[in-house]
Amino acid sequence: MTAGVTDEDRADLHVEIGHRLAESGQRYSAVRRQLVDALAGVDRPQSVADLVAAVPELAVSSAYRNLGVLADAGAVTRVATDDDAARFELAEAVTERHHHHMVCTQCGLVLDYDPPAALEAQLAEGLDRVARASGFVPESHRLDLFGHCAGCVD
Amino acid sequence: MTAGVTDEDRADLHVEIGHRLAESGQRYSAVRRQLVDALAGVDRPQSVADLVAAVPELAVSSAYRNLGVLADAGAVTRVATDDDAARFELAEAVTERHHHHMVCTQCGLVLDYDPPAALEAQLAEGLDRVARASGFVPESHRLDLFGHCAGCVD
DNA sequence: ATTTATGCAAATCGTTTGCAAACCT
DNA sequence: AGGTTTGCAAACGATTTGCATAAAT
Repeated sequence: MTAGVTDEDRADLHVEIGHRLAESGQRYSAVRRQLVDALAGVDRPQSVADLVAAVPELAVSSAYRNLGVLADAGAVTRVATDDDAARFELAEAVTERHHHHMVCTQCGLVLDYDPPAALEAQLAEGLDRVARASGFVPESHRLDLFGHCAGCVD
Repeated sequence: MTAGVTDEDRADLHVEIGHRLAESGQRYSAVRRQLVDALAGVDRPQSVADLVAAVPELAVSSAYRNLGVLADAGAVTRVATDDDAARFELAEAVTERHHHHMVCTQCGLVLDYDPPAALEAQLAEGLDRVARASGFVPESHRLDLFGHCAGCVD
Protein backbone atom coordinates (compact mmCIF):
# COMPACT_ATOMS: atom_id res chain seq x y z
CA MET A 1 0.00 0.00 0.00
CA THR A 2 3.04 2.26 0.23
CA ALA A 3 5.75 3.09 -2.25
CA GLY A 4 8.94 2.94 -0.24
CA VAL A 5 7.48 5.30 2.32
CA THR A 6 7.91 4.57 6.01
CA ASP A 7 5.27 5.27 8.62
CA GLU A 8 7.51 8.00 9.92
CA ASP A 9 7.71 9.65 6.52
CA ARG A 10 3.97 9.43 6.32
CA ALA A 11 3.55 11.10 9.69
CA ASP A 12 5.92 13.88 8.68
CA LEU A 13 3.97 14.32 5.50
CA HIS A 14 0.73 14.83 7.40
CA VAL A 15 2.36 17.32 9.73
CA GLU A 16 3.86 19.26 6.86
CA ILE A 17 0.58 19.35 4.96
CA GLY A 18 -1.28 20.26 8.12
CA HIS A 19 0.94 23.30 8.42
CA ARG A 20 0.38 24.34 4.86
CA LEU A 21 -3.36 24.01 5.19
CA ALA A 22 -3.34 26.00 8.41
CA GLU A 23 -1.40 28.72 6.66
CA SER A 24 -4.10 28.92 4.00
CA GLY A 25 -6.68 29.02 6.76
CA GLN A 26 -7.92 25.53 6.04
CA ARG A 27 -8.55 22.52 8.22
CA TYR A 28 -7.00 19.11 7.75
CA SER A 29 -10.19 17.10 7.68
CA ALA A 30 -10.51 13.34 7.63
CA VAL A 31 -11.29 13.28 3.93
CA ARG A 32 -8.28 15.43 3.13
CA ARG A 33 -6.08 13.12 5.14
CA GLN A 34 -7.46 10.13 3.26
CA LEU A 35 -6.77 11.81 -0.05
CA VAL A 36 -3.20 12.51 0.97
CA ASP A 37 -2.75 8.90 2.04
CA ALA A 38 -4.13 7.69 -1.24
CA LEU A 39 -1.72 9.90 -3.14
CA ALA A 40 1.23 8.94 -0.95
CA GLY A 41 0.57 5.25 -1.43
CA VAL A 42 1.23 5.12 -5.15
CA ASP A 43 4.01 6.10 -7.51
CA ARG A 44 1.95 7.68 -10.24
CA PRO A 45 -0.48 10.56 -10.59
CA GLN A 46 -4.05 9.62 -9.73
CA SER A 47 -7.21 10.54 -11.54
CA VAL A 48 -10.25 11.54 -9.55
CA ALA A 49 -11.78 8.23 -10.51
CA ASP A 50 -8.76 6.45 -9.01
CA LEU A 51 -9.10 8.42 -5.82
CA VAL A 52 -12.82 7.90 -5.44
CA ALA A 53 -12.21 4.20 -5.88
CA ALA A 54 -9.43 4.26 -3.30
CA VAL A 55 -11.24 6.29 -0.67
CA PRO A 56 -14.48 4.59 0.37
CA GLU A 57 -17.54 6.82 0.55
CA LEU A 58 -15.78 9.75 -1.06
CA ALA A 59 -18.07 11.90 -3.18
CA VAL A 60 -16.74 13.04 -6.52
CA SER A 61 -17.52 16.65 -5.74
CA SER A 62 -15.66 16.42 -2.45
CA ALA A 63 -12.69 14.94 -4.23
CA TYR A 64 -12.49 17.87 -6.61
CA ARG A 65 -13.13 20.43 -3.89
CA ASN A 66 -10.52 19.02 -1.56
CA LEU A 67 -7.94 18.51 -4.25
CA GLY A 68 -8.46 22.15 -5.08
CA VAL A 69 -7.92 23.17 -1.47
CA LEU A 70 -4.84 20.99 -1.21
CA ALA A 71 -3.50 22.40 -4.45
CA ASP A 72 -4.02 25.97 -3.24
CA ALA A 73 -2.14 25.09 -0.08
CA GLY A 74 0.73 23.79 -2.21
CA ALA A 75 0.34 20.21 -1.02
CA VAL A 76 -0.92 18.73 -4.26
CA THR A 77 -0.26 19.35 -7.94
CA ARG A 78 -2.59 19.03 -10.88
CA VAL A 79 -0.85 17.07 -13.64
CA ALA A 80 -1.83 17.65 -17.25
CA THR A 81 -1.63 14.57 -19.45
CA ASP A 82 -2.96 13.99 -22.94
CA ASP A 83 -5.79 12.21 -21.29
CA ASP A 84 -9.11 13.94 -20.79
CA ALA A 85 -9.21 13.35 -17.04
CA ALA A 86 -6.99 15.44 -14.75
CA ARG A 87 -4.51 13.67 -12.51
CA PHE A 88 -3.15 14.69 -9.12
CA GLU A 89 -0.02 13.96 -7.14
CA LEU A 90 1.64 15.21 -3.96
CA ALA A 91 3.54 18.43 -4.62
CA GLU A 92 7.31 18.19 -4.82
CA ALA A 93 7.46 20.81 -2.07
CA VAL A 94 6.12 18.24 0.35
CA THR A 95 7.60 15.01 -1.03
CA GLU A 96 11.02 16.55 -1.63
CA ARG A 97 11.42 14.24 -4.57
CA HIS A 98 11.86 15.94 -7.90
CA HIS A 99 10.53 13.73 -10.65
CA HIS A 100 8.95 13.71 -14.10
CA HIS A 101 6.55 11.50 -16.00
CA MET A 102 6.56 8.83 -18.65
CA VAL A 103 3.26 8.62 -20.48
CA CYS A 104 2.19 5.62 -22.53
CA THR A 105 0.47 6.95 -25.63
CA GLN A 106 -1.25 3.62 -26.07
CA CYS A 107 -2.93 2.90 -22.75
CA GLY A 108 -2.59 6.24 -20.95
CA LEU A 109 -0.44 4.88 -18.13
CA VAL A 110 1.53 7.59 -16.33
CA LEU A 111 4.65 6.62 -14.40
CA ASP A 112 7.02 8.68 -12.31
CA TYR A 113 10.75 8.65 -13.05
CA ASP A 114 13.74 10.36 -11.51
CA PRO A 115 15.83 12.36 -13.95
CA PRO A 116 19.62 11.88 -13.89
CA ALA A 117 21.09 14.65 -11.76
CA ALA A 118 23.42 15.82 -14.50
CA LEU A 119 20.55 16.27 -16.87
CA GLU A 120 18.56 18.28 -14.35
CA ALA A 121 21.46 20.62 -13.72
CA GLN A 122 21.89 21.44 -17.39
CA LEU A 123 18.20 21.73 -17.80
CA ALA A 124 17.92 24.31 -15.07
CA GLU A 125 20.66 26.39 -16.58
CA GLY A 126 19.46 26.14 -20.16
CA LEU A 127 15.86 26.88 -19.32
CA ASP A 128 16.77 29.85 -17.20
CA ARG A 129 18.50 31.43 -20.13
CA VAL A 130 15.64 30.76 -22.52
CA ALA A 131 13.11 32.16 -20.09
CA ARG A 132 14.88 35.40 -19.30
CA ALA A 133 15.46 36.02 -22.98
CA SER A 134 11.72 36.54 -23.34
CA GLY A 135 11.01 38.31 -20.07
CA PHE A 136 9.60 35.14 -18.60
CA VAL A 137 10.19 34.39 -14.91
CA PRO A 138 10.62 30.63 -14.58
CA GLU A 139 9.07 28.75 -11.67
CA SER A 140 9.21 25.11 -12.59
CA HIS A 141 9.48 22.78 -15.55
CA ARG A 142 8.12 19.52 -16.81
CA LEU A 143 10.05 16.94 -18.77
CA ASP A 144 7.68 14.25 -19.89
CA LEU A 145 8.48 11.25 -21.98
CA PHE A 146 5.92 9.83 -24.38
CA GLY A 147 6.09 6.37 -25.83
CA HIS A 148 4.88 2.83 -25.26
CA CYS A 149 5.05 1.17 -21.89
CA ALA A 150 6.37 -2.35 -21.48
CA GLY A 151 2.87 -3.75 -21.60
CA CYS A 152 1.94 -1.96 -24.83
CA VAL A 153 4.87 -2.96 -27.00
CA ASP A 154 3.69 -5.61 -29.45
CA MET B 1 -0.93 37.53 -39.82
CA THR B 2 2.12 35.30 -40.23
CA ALA B 3 4.95 34.44 -37.87
CA GLY B 4 8.05 34.72 -39.98
CA VAL B 5 6.57 32.43 -42.58
CA THR B 6 6.90 33.30 -46.26
CA ASP B 7 4.22 32.65 -48.83
CA GLU B 8 6.49 30.03 -50.29
CA ASP B 9 6.82 28.25 -46.96
CA ARG B 10 3.09 28.36 -46.65
CA ALA B 11 2.62 26.82 -50.07
CA ASP B 12 5.09 24.05 -49.25
CA LEU B 13 3.23 23.44 -46.05
CA HIS B 14 -0.04 22.94 -47.88
CA VAL B 15 1.57 20.59 -50.35
CA GLU B 16 3.17 18.56 -47.59
CA ILE B 17 -0.04 18.31 -45.62
CA GLY B 18 -1.98 17.51 -48.76
CA HIS B 19 0.30 14.52 -49.27
CA ARG B 20 -0.14 13.33 -45.73
CA LEU B 21 -3.88 13.60 -45.95
CA ALA B 22 -3.92 11.75 -49.26
CA GLU B 23 -1.87 8.98 -47.67
CA SER B 24 -4.50 8.61 -44.97
CA GLY B 25 -7.15 8.57 -47.66
CA GLN B 26 -8.45 12.01 -46.75
CA ARG B 27 -9.18 15.11 -48.77
CA TYR B 28 -7.69 18.51 -48.19
CA SER B 29 -10.93 20.43 -47.94
CA ALA B 30 -11.33 24.20 -47.72
CA VAL B 31 -12.01 24.06 -44.00
CA ARG B 32 -8.92 21.96 -43.38
CA ARG B 33 -6.83 24.41 -45.35
CA GLN B 34 -8.24 27.27 -43.31
CA LEU B 35 -7.41 25.47 -40.09
CA VAL B 36 -3.85 24.89 -41.23
CA ASP B 37 -3.52 28.55 -42.18
CA ALA B 38 -4.82 29.60 -38.80
CA LEU B 39 -2.32 27.35 -37.07
CA ALA B 40 0.54 28.46 -39.30
CA GLY B 41 -0.19 32.12 -38.66
CA VAL B 42 0.59 32.12 -34.97
CA ASP B 43 3.48 31.09 -32.74
CA ARG B 44 1.51 29.37 -30.02
CA PRO B 45 -0.85 26.42 -29.70
CA GLN B 46 -4.46 27.33 -30.43
CA SER B 47 -7.56 26.27 -28.57
CA VAL B 48 -10.64 25.28 -30.53
CA ALA B 49 -12.21 28.53 -29.39
CA ASP B 50 -9.25 30.42 -30.90
CA LEU B 51 -9.66 28.57 -34.15
CA VAL B 52 -13.39 29.01 -34.40
CA ALA B 53 -12.84 32.72 -33.81
CA ALA B 54 -10.13 32.82 -36.46
CA VAL B 55 -11.97 30.87 -39.14
CA PRO B 56 -15.27 32.54 -40.02
CA GLU B 57 -18.30 30.26 -40.21
CA LEU B 58 -16.43 27.29 -38.78
CA ALA B 59 -18.63 25.03 -36.67
CA VAL B 60 -17.16 23.76 -33.42
CA SER B 61 -17.89 20.18 -34.35
CA SER B 62 -16.12 20.60 -37.67
CA ALA B 63 -13.13 22.06 -35.90
CA TYR B 64 -12.81 19.03 -33.66
CA ARG B 65 -13.46 16.58 -36.46
CA ASN B 66 -10.95 18.14 -38.80
CA LEU B 67 -8.31 18.59 -36.16
CA GLY B 68 -8.75 14.91 -35.47
CA VAL B 69 -8.28 14.05 -39.13
CA LEU B 70 -5.25 16.31 -39.39
CA ALA B 71 -3.80 14.78 -36.24
CA ASP B 72 -4.30 11.26 -37.59
CA ALA B 73 -2.51 12.32 -40.74
CA GLY B 74 0.40 13.58 -38.66
CA ALA B 75 -0.10 17.19 -39.66
CA VAL B 76 -1.31 18.50 -36.34
CA THR B 77 -0.53 17.76 -32.70
CA ARG B 78 -2.81 17.92 -29.68
CA VAL B 79 -1.04 19.79 -26.90
CA ALA B 80 -1.91 19.10 -23.28
CA THR B 81 -1.66 22.14 -21.05
CA ASP B 82 -2.83 22.66 -17.50
CA ASP B 83 -5.73 24.43 -19.03
CA ASP B 84 -9.07 22.71 -19.39
CA ALA B 85 -9.32 23.28 -23.13
CA ALA B 86 -7.16 21.29 -25.54
CA ARG B 87 -4.77 23.16 -27.79
CA PHE B 88 -3.49 22.31 -31.25
CA GLU B 89 -0.43 23.17 -33.29
CA LEU B 90 1.18 22.10 -36.54
CA ALA B 91 3.15 18.89 -36.07
CA GLU B 92 6.91 19.18 -35.95
CA ALA B 93 7.04 16.68 -38.80
CA VAL B 94 5.59 19.33 -41.11
CA THR B 95 7.05 22.50 -39.61
CA GLU B 96 10.49 20.96 -39.20
CA ARG B 97 10.95 23.15 -36.16
CA HIS B 98 11.48 21.34 -32.91
CA HIS B 99 10.20 23.47 -30.05
CA HIS B 100 8.72 23.41 -26.57
CA HIS B 101 6.38 25.60 -24.56
CA MET B 102 6.47 28.26 -21.90
CA VAL B 103 3.26 28.43 -19.93
CA CYS B 104 2.24 31.41 -17.81
CA THR B 105 0.67 30.04 -14.65
CA GLN B 106 -1.09 33.35 -14.12
CA CYS B 107 -2.90 34.05 -17.37
CA GLY B 108 -2.59 30.72 -19.19
CA LEU B 109 -0.59 32.11 -22.09
CA VAL B 110 1.34 29.43 -23.99
CA LEU B 111 4.36 30.45 -26.04
CA ASP B 112 6.70 28.46 -28.24
CA TYR B 113 10.43 28.51 -27.63
CA ASP B 114 13.41 26.84 -29.28
CA PRO B 115 15.59 24.80 -26.95
CA PRO B 116 19.37 25.29 -27.14
CA ALA B 117 20.75 22.54 -29.35
CA ALA B 118 23.19 21.34 -26.71
CA LEU B 119 20.41 20.86 -24.23
CA GLU B 120 18.34 18.86 -26.68
CA ALA B 121 21.20 16.54 -27.44
CA GLN B 122 21.79 15.70 -23.79
CA LEU B 123 18.11 15.40 -23.23
CA ALA B 124 17.74 12.82 -25.94
CA GLU B 125 20.54 10.75 -24.52
CA GLY B 126 19.47 11.00 -20.89
CA LEU B 127 15.85 10.24 -21.59
CA ASP B 128 16.68 7.29 -23.73
CA ARG B 129 18.53 5.70 -20.86
CA VAL B 130 15.77 6.37 -18.36
CA ALA B 131 13.14 4.97 -20.66
CA ARG B 132 14.88 1.75 -21.54
CA ALA B 133 15.62 1.13 -17.87
CA SER B 134 11.90 0.59 -17.36
CA GLY B 135 11.08 -1.19 -20.59
CA PHE B 136 9.59 1.97 -22.01
CA VAL B 137 10.03 2.71 -25.71
CA PRO B 138 10.41 6.48 -26.09
CA GLU B 139 8.77 8.30 -28.96
CA SER B 140 8.90 11.95 -28.07
CA HIS B 141 9.29 14.29 -25.14
CA ARG B 142 7.96 17.56 -23.83
CA LEU B 143 9.99 20.14 -21.98
CA ASP B 144 7.67 22.84 -20.73
CA LEU B 145 8.54 25.83 -18.66
CA PHE B 146 6.08 27.22 -16.16
CA GLY B 147 6.30 30.70 -14.69
CA HIS B 148 5.03 34.20 -15.17
CA CYS B 149 5.04 35.89 -18.56
CA ALA B 150 6.31 39.44 -18.97
CA GLY B 151 2.80 40.80 -18.70
CA CYS B 152 2.02 38.98 -15.47
CA VAL B 153 5.04 40.01 -13.42
CA ASP B 154 3.90 42.62 -10.92
C1' DA C 1 -22.88 28.17 18.78
C1' DT C 2 -20.54 29.26 14.87
C1' DT C 3 -17.99 28.21 11.12
C1' DT C 4 -16.39 24.83 7.70
C1' DA C 5 -16.77 20.43 5.17
C1' DT C 6 -19.62 16.88 2.97
C1' DG C 7 -22.92 14.48 -0.08
C1' DC C 8 -26.36 14.76 -3.39
C1' DA C 9 -28.48 16.61 -7.36
C1' DA C 10 -28.58 20.07 -10.76
C1' DA C 11 -25.91 23.02 -13.69
C1' DT C 12 -21.69 23.91 -16.76
C1' DC C 13 -18.44 23.43 -20.20
C1' DG C 14 -15.51 21.14 -23.46
C1' DT C 15 -15.91 17.51 -26.68
C1' DT C 16 -18.32 13.86 -29.42
C1' DT C 17 -21.92 11.94 -32.25
C1' DG C 18 -26.32 11.37 -35.27
C1' DC C 19 -28.29 12.99 -39.15
C1' DA C 20 -29.80 15.54 -43.31
C1' DA C 21 -28.06 18.95 -46.46
C1' DA C 22 -24.05 20.76 -49.18
C1' DC C 23 -19.71 19.61 -51.59
C1' DC C 24 -16.25 17.32 -54.38
C1' DT C 25 -14.88 14.06 -58.04
C1' DA D 1 -24.56 9.46 -58.91
C1' DG D 2 -21.56 8.04 -54.92
C1' DG D 3 -18.91 8.89 -51.24
C1' DT D 4 -17.16 12.83 -48.11
C1' DT D 5 -17.59 16.91 -45.36
C1' DT D 6 -20.33 20.31 -42.97
C1' DG D 7 -23.47 22.52 -39.66
C1' DC D 8 -26.87 21.97 -36.29
C1' DA D 9 -28.77 19.90 -32.37
C1' DA D 10 -28.68 16.34 -29.09
C1' DA D 11 -25.72 13.44 -26.30
C1' DC D 12 -21.71 12.76 -23.23
C1' DG D 13 -18.38 12.90 -19.65
C1' DA D 14 -15.49 15.53 -16.64
C1' DT D 15 -15.71 19.22 -13.44
C1' DT D 16 -18.27 22.79 -10.75
C1' DT D 17 -21.85 24.76 -7.93
C1' DG D 18 -26.19 25.32 -4.82
C1' DC D 19 -28.04 23.83 -0.90
C1' DA D 20 -29.32 21.40 3.29
C1' DT D 21 -26.99 18.30 6.62
C1' DA D 22 -23.00 16.62 9.31
C1' DA D 23 -18.58 17.58 11.43
C1' DA D 24 -15.01 20.33 13.57
C1' DT D 25 -13.49 24.01 16.69
